[in-house]
Amino acid sequence: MAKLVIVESPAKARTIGGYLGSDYVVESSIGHIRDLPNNAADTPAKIKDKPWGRLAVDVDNGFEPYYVVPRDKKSHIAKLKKLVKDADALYLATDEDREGEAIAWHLLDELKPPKGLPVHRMVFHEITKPAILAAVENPREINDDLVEAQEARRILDRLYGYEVSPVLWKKVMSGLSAGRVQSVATRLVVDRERERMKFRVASYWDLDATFDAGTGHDPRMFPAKLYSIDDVRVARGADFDNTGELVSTGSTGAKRRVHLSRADAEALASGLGDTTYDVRSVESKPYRRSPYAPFRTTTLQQEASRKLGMSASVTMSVAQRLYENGFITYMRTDSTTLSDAAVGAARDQVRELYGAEYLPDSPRTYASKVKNAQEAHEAIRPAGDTFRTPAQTGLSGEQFRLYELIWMRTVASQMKDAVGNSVTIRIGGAAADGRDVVFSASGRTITFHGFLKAYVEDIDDASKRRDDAETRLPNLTQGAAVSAATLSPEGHETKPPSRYTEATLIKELEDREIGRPSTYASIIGTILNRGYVYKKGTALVPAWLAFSVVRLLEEHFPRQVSYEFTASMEDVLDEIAGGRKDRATELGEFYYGSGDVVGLKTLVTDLGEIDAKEMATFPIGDGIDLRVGRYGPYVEGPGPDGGDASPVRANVPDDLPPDELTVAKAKELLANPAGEEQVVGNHPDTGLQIVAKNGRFGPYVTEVLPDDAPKSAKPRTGSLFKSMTLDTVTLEQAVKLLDLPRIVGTDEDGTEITAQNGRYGPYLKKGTDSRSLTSEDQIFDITLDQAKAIYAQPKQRGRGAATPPLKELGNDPVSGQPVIVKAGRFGEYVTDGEYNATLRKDDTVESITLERAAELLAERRERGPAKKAAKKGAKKAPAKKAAAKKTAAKKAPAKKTAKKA
DNA sequence: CAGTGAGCGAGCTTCCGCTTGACTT
Repeated sequence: MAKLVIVESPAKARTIGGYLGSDYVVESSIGHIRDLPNNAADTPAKIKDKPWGRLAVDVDNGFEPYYVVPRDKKSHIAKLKKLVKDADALYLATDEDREGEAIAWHLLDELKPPKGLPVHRMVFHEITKPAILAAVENPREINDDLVEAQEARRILDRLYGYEVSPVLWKKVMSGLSAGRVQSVATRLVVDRERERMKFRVASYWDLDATFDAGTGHDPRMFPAKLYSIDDVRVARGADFDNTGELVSTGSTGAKRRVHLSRADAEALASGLGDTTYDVRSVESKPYRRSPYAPFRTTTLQQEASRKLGMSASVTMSVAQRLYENGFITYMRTDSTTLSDAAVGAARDQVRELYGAEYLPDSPRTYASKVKNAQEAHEAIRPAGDTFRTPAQTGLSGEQFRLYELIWMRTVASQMKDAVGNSVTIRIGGAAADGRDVVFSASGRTITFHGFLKAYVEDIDDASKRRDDAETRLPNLTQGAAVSAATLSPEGHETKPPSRYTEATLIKELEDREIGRPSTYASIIGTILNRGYVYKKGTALVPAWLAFSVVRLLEEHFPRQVSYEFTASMEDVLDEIAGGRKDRATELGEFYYGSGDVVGLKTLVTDLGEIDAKEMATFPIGDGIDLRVGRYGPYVEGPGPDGGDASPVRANVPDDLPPDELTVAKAKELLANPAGEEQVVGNHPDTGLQIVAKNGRFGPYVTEVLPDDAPKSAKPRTGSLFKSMTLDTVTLEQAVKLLDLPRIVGTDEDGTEITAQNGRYGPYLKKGTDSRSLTSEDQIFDITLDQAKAIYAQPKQRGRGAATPPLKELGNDPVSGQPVIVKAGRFGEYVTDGEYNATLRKDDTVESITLERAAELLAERRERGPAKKAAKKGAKKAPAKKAAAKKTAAKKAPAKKTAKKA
């Protein structure tokens, strides 16, 4: 018998197992072990038909969640259950944060330890032997309120995601998604692009000078910039706003600026030819910089991006390998705290590598800057009580470089401040026209590098200087004479705000308390996968689709998509965790509303208010709109002759960033609306050019009518066969396609039979009687005799009837009818003649058994007969959601039992 | 965004946060 300890991570289990010895068995949960069902396939049949089944949250009954053990966790749970049976005590040692507390409760509820088995909650914040031993000695109970807070978080995210996403499916495009985190992330990227689109460049000029403070033999040159004219500051980039205007053009006061044009700057330069200069002021300030805090997830992702060019996801997977192999501590953390052992190890290395003069008298500590930090772990640092230098690890490649980064940052965090001086010198003189002109030079010298010797953070913004950048200025005193060696007018332009990169977006999200260390990298993945955002180099560019989605959310779900939403949710969760607020009440307010707050349910029910077309239309200017269509973005504007001619449309290339779609660019696109058409050749008979292009119904060929063709003339068109592509279609094929329908021949009674392609594929037509063909090639090949043979058969109703079964499985145990597998319009399905059930994701024709088929049919049967009656004109007769048959509200799944004690 | 005639099995997409392998080539 041993004591069973369950932590979250297998690597952690190994380490802790070593500390605890043979009286303990240490296992891991491998993250969450239960969750709301992910999709329909994982939703148990007994809740599927409930009105709230899709959510798996009983919104009518205290928002009770319905949890399942995901398929891939089942065997692991079985293993843990077995271990519990053999244990004489159970320690739930999951992380000490909201999610960890919930995992502990789920474990307890799912493993169902036998009565009498001592169960403890054990917590620690660092994986060091003393910390673990202390944790075992000081267990506590599960904090029910904290679990409630986690469930509130989980349920809110489910309601948000699974209620708002379907709105997007209906109004924008199928398969899209919305969520508390991803929608705000997308909005940030869109908002930044909007700023760039509004941005108007300002140009301004100044003078660059090189002064000499020395003599002819001993020049001491230094650079300076024009600062003021007659005591009025010269405008710089920061003095302009995004519209290109000076922020303040007041005639007096500190904000007054003079905006120099090129002519102004050149005139000024030529008026300074004979000027003598003297030093007006010298201002020296001490420079002091403290080391950066040790890495947490976001800062590691940022620096790995800047210094090593790694994406967030690459950084995390490299770090994961370092962690699993015992090189670093846990990499998903929001804490910058180092254990005492780590501080000691870092200080030892400082002394060894840099000497005692770089070591502060007492250890440095770093308070968390992250507001909602849960601090379940240490900072990311080299593992162990003594640090291995990168060379000692034997690592190579990305792992080596990332380890080195983490190691340097950790060591540097225990070093002394860098100190030095920053100096500003003002130099003045009189121009020929009598104006008083002042230049400014700034310098920085570092007298003691301290931590900068080990580690300097890189910068994103090119206009900023690295912390170790130095500019030396000569030692000057007020009144000293200097001469101008060079003087040149320089033009500058203001720059639009830069786009987010992965790293800067993650930083922004963290600053706004949105997302968690374990999700930052995947948030980026989500908005990329949905097509909301794409990468151009390292920049994240929003697609027009994102503009459409974000606008819909802003106008119809303003509260949910506000930047403050998560922060206020966190406040509420804190109240729930403190036992001061109630989960169901808060969720009720979110879902059903209260007072001034309109609930989510109301918002998603009143869909009529949402004008999908309006949401997808963005005016560009000059009467041109950008529209987000099902096939991508396109521009729509008045035709070349303007007026009331029908509008012209043109596709917008997928990789054209929204801020580059100017009116001029839109007009350019509209001038050539053909888009990506391919010239196939000229028709041998008509001489007209034939082009192939993509249309609403897929690729097709069409002929180009001459400009003088009458307005009523319509070009012939023809869809490409599935076997053809735009790039490879030949002239011969194109001609045949344009000549369709092909006349196959004439029936006995004199009716013409034609062959052509249609909405449902290839078919024959004789008067009003049509018959489907099995392949497109038959349109060209079929003979009159074959066609007659088809018409000799009775008309087949539906395709299914025409296709032979793919497999016969035997008789259904319920209906006794033979069960066969067929291929249908919606994919493969099984049928017993009366009921049809589509195969699920995991089923294949090869693998399906009679048992599985019977299961699917039984499920199908439960939902009642297909709406057979519906015939013509009954296109929409949605069987009224059998609302009457509400089985007496079943009590929510057994839960929380474990928590009462 | 080209305009082309039927009739007929729906079912699924999606959230955020915790964690690793198991898959394929």
